[in-house]
Amino acid sequence: MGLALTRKSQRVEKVRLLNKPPPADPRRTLTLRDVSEASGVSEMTVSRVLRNRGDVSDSTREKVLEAARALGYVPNKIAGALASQRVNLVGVIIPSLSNMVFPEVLTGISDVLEDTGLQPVVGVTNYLPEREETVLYEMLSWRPSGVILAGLEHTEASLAMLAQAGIPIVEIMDIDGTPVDSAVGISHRRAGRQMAEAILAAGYRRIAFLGTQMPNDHRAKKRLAGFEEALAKAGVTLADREFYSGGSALLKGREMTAAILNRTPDVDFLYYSNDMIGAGGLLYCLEAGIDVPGKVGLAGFNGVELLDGLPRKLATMDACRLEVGRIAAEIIAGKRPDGVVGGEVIELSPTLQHGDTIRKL
Amino acid sequence: MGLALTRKSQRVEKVRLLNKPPPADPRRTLTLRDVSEASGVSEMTVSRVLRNRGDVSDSTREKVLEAARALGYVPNKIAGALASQRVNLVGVIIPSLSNMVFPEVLTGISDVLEDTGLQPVVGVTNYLPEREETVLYEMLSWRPSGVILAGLEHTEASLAMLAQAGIPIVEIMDIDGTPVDSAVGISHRRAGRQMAEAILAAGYRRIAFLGTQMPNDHRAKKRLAGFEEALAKAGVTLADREFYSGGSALLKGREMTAAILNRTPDVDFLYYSNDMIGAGGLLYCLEAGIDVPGKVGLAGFNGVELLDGLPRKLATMDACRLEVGRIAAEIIAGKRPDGVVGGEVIELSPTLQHGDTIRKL
DNA sequence: GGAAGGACCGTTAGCGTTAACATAGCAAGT
DNA sequence: ACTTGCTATGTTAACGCTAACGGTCCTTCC
Repeated sequence: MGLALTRKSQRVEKVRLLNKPPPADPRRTLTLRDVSEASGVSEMTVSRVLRNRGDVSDSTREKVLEAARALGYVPNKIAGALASQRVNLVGVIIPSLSNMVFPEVLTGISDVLEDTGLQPVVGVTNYLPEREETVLYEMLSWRPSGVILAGLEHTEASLAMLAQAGIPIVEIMDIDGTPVDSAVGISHRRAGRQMAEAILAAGYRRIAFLGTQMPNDHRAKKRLAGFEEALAKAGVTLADREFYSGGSALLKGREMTAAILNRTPDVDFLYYSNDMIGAGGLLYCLEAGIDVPGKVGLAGFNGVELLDGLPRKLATMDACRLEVGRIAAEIIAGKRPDGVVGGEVIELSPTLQHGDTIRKL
Repeated sequence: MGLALTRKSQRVEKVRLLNKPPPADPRRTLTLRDVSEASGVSEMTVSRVLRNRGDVSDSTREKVLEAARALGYVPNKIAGALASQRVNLVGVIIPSLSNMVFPEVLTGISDVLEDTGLQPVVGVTNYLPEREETVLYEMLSWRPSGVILAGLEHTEASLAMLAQAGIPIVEIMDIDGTPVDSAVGISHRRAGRQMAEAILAAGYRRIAFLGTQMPNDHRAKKRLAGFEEALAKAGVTLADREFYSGGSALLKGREMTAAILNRTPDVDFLYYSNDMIGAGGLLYCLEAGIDVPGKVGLAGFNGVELLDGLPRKLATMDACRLEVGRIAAEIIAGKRPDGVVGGEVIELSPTLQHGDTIRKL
């Protein structure tokens, strides 16, 4: 994580010192042996009780649980994992947390994993492939039961690690390419095409694109590629384009929109690579008194919740975020209904929401 | 995680099956021994090379690194942690990821931890104390080097675990109470007071509050308490109040604002418990043609980036999120400049941003 | 020249838990 | 009575790594 946020000077007002000494625990950290001694049974039996595995009589079970509770024993999963060669962690690697798209995917993942005893561990790459490599290495060194990661584009080293890992791998959010193992997501290329077709069908012809300047946002790129492809098929080329990076997306949306409308006054449609800048553009147009969708049409991408609160419904296309998360988790957990083990590519189809910013014929 | 999102029916379009067999790794997972054999030195020496610890000649170092790379060896941190009794993980427990406030705190934390070899592991509680307890238990079972968690209110069991853990604990975002060990944050009570004073000073008297209906958002509660306290001192009581839960915050802001203005037409100020609903309220007022801040003033809380893109600057107060994260991480990493070990309470002071929605006298 | 010290590398003994097997006790079947 | 079989528990040996200590060889210094 290293978003380009200015570091405010440190505004420490008061530092209150408590007279607690550092919790200088008198007792070293507890082990199974402590519980075993406190309850008069073997360590193995304690282990069995705490994991609910194997036969233990009700009376000893009670004794053990009581002792464990009284001591405040917390099992050591490190030792447990080493001994059992099983780790209940699933690595999840995503590009960003500030995009809102990814927290939603996470929600889908945890929803499913919750009932499986598996636990997601999240890593963030900031759209940097080398960062992804590092995070992946770090994660694999904890020997997780599976890895879910965004996108199909990875460094050579990352690909090698994934191939070696010997655990289920699910690449999410994109299916335009070849996955290492399984993949779940939408075709961004197709999503771009679909949107272009809808726009053309509504009669717009002077179309501009506004998006992020991120060399590694492959999905946005694929959307744009699909979009231009469909335009080309109708003999249309982009009238203008504008990119940004960093800062408040809403504000950037305004600024870019102003820039385009100023530079290319005859544009009649603005296609944004995400809803946030689209929302900024929408606010700008409304304030500027521009007839939306009459004179200028607008569309974004993602279907974020925020849109519900805007003065007008922005046209968008959702990326099935929750569903992607759910399915990815099911694959890892071995819960896919079809019983397939790995090597699936699951393509979800996003729905186009016309909203109020594409004119109806 | 379990946000109340409706589960869309599964829209699986295509399932493509790859003819890759499940990566059936022929070789069992690699260990130090494999690298040791491949490079002709002892396991210990390999271990030393891979950790950059102890003296190793450049020639053997090269040999080992080469062998490790060729094999695609990834160290097993589980075994390493067990043997060394050191774990480079820091547990971070927060109520939500969809609040945007918390991702920013996370950014502050990772910024600092990045240079320390420590790694944050995030858990989400959805504002549920029992969920926090579970997450904490799970985390402690991995024996992290420290724990950062939001708020000062925890279940009995959680408090017991924290006290037992024998590692640095930092409670963040709030300092109105007694921490287990260290605490970093602002006083929400004071923040509420300050905002009330600013509002009163601007001459508003018929003041309403709009916030979340979350029994466990203690910080929002404290803000409201401080707010009402300051009002009371001036002989003013809340003219109205409205609570919500779930859904698009922006939309809820609109709806609640409409409800209040309808029910209590003479209100002259709306204090929102967060910027998102505040933004919704602002959009509503502007569309309704209400004179802001002349007839009705508005204020939110948090200072989110989004506000920069709104038609008018909403008055707010930032919670020093980045700074809170940074300092918390510094405490865990033992990097506090003042050299204090634990038991600190660090109060940051938020700045009031007047924006354009409180009238100037 | 011998002691002292450093650079380099190996050996041994765990770390705290669980898999796998062994054992004791007791009920039931023949 | 003697096996058979099950339940409830204990014993042993890893799991893969690192701390701690021990060597060996080579410099350096008086």
